Amino acid sequence: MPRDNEAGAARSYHHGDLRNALIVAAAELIEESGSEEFAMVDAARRAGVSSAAPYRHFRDREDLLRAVGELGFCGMGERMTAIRERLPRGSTECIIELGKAYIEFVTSKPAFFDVMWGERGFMTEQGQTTEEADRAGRTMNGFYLLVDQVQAWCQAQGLEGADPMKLAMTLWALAMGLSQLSINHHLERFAPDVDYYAMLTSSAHAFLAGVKQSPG
Amino acid sequence: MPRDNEAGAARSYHHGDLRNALIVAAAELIEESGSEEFAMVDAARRAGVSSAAPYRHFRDREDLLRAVGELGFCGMGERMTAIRERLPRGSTECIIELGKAYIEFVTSKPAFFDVMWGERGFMTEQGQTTEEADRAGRTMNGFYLLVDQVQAWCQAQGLEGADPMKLAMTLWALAMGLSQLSINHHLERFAPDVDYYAMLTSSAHAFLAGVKQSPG
DNA sequence: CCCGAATGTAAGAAGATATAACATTTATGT
DNA sequence: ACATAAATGTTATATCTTCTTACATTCGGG
Repeated sequence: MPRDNEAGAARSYHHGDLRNALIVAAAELIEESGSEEFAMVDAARRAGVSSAAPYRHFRDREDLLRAVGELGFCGMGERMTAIRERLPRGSTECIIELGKAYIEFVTSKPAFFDVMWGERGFMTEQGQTTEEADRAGRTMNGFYLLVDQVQAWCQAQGLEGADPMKLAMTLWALAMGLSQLSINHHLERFAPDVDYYAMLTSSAHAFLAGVKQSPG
Repeated sequence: MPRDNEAGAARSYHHGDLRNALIVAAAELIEESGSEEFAMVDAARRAGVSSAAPYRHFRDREDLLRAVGELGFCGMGERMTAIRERLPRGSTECIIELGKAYIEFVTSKPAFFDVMWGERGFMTEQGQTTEEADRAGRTMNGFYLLVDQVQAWCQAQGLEGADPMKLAMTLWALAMGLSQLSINHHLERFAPDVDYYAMLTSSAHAFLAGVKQSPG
């Protein structure tokens, strides 16, 4: 028995945009439960279809999870793009704000973190199709954006010998580590009033100061 | 039908050390499969008991997983203790080797990473019993050990204004971020021949150099 | 207008977690 | 010794979840 969508239009039998509806439904369930262990049937029910319908659009549960992760990357990319447009290119401030945005995004949607970076991440695939690689590339906008800012920073600082890619990787690792510690509240055990944004700010400043001193 | 253990002694019906046997069995399954999605019944079979027996020792699957994570922390603590005893206290080298050991441990047992730091981590618990908190404290030896080294380093460098706890947290975040990127091979996409240990070494050096410059 | 491709449904197999009811061993007190 | 309680194991099974199979309906191009 096919059911109407919420608009009341009686489009029976065919949903029209089920693939995207399932991704959104799964994302909502993940956010609401705070864990990535939602049930396939719940996502289907939320989209208004039967429990078997999702398998027309996703090979299995992991496949849907991958798509949800992709959605996360897109959201992150948008936030970072907004920051790049707001702050001067190559400024220390811009680099740090990018890192803060990373932490903020991850902290506000903790369950997304695992979905985006877990072993199911589409970054991990070995035998990637061209299409998958393309999507991965597009969604990695955020990192390329950071690399670009770091490169501009190096130029602004007159550092010819520095390797912007390597610096960006380190900054990424720092933001990722702080994010991981933040969502699990690990540092609170040692410093109850810890401020993860301040941690990123001061450590990134120290790191960049050290790089200026010896860019090799 | 109770079965003999591998030693041939016919201790029927009662295992004798089932709780620990289950933890080891689960850890093995996790390592072998490379994921934390082992089946409860497989751990039980491996320990030589029925599928319901584990529930006499662990409330549910998560509870067993927590215990496995604890085992991981103990192993990590041992490695780090060995390093502290081998290298001079407060040396930059010791601090960096601790970080490398962290990355090495995580990389060699990737599936343990999630178990130790995932949302099920016993660090995350809100309503912790005293016993749980004690175990968590004991297994956090590794971090306290790092804090101690950083404190000695600050003294050796004549940095009075520095905050060793904060510095240790930052170094932890760095190692954790690199570990996360390492186990999922994320940096390989941008730098195929990336060396995570070298990344840690150079970034920790740069960071500590920056700290020396302005300890505030 | 018709036929194939795409997309939906219903029913159910396979496999997992966790519980219930029952059996055996171990420990304890007298 | 012996009764009895507590701990620890077994079997059977309820329940839930993923994913498949077989079938139904709709859409779109010739």
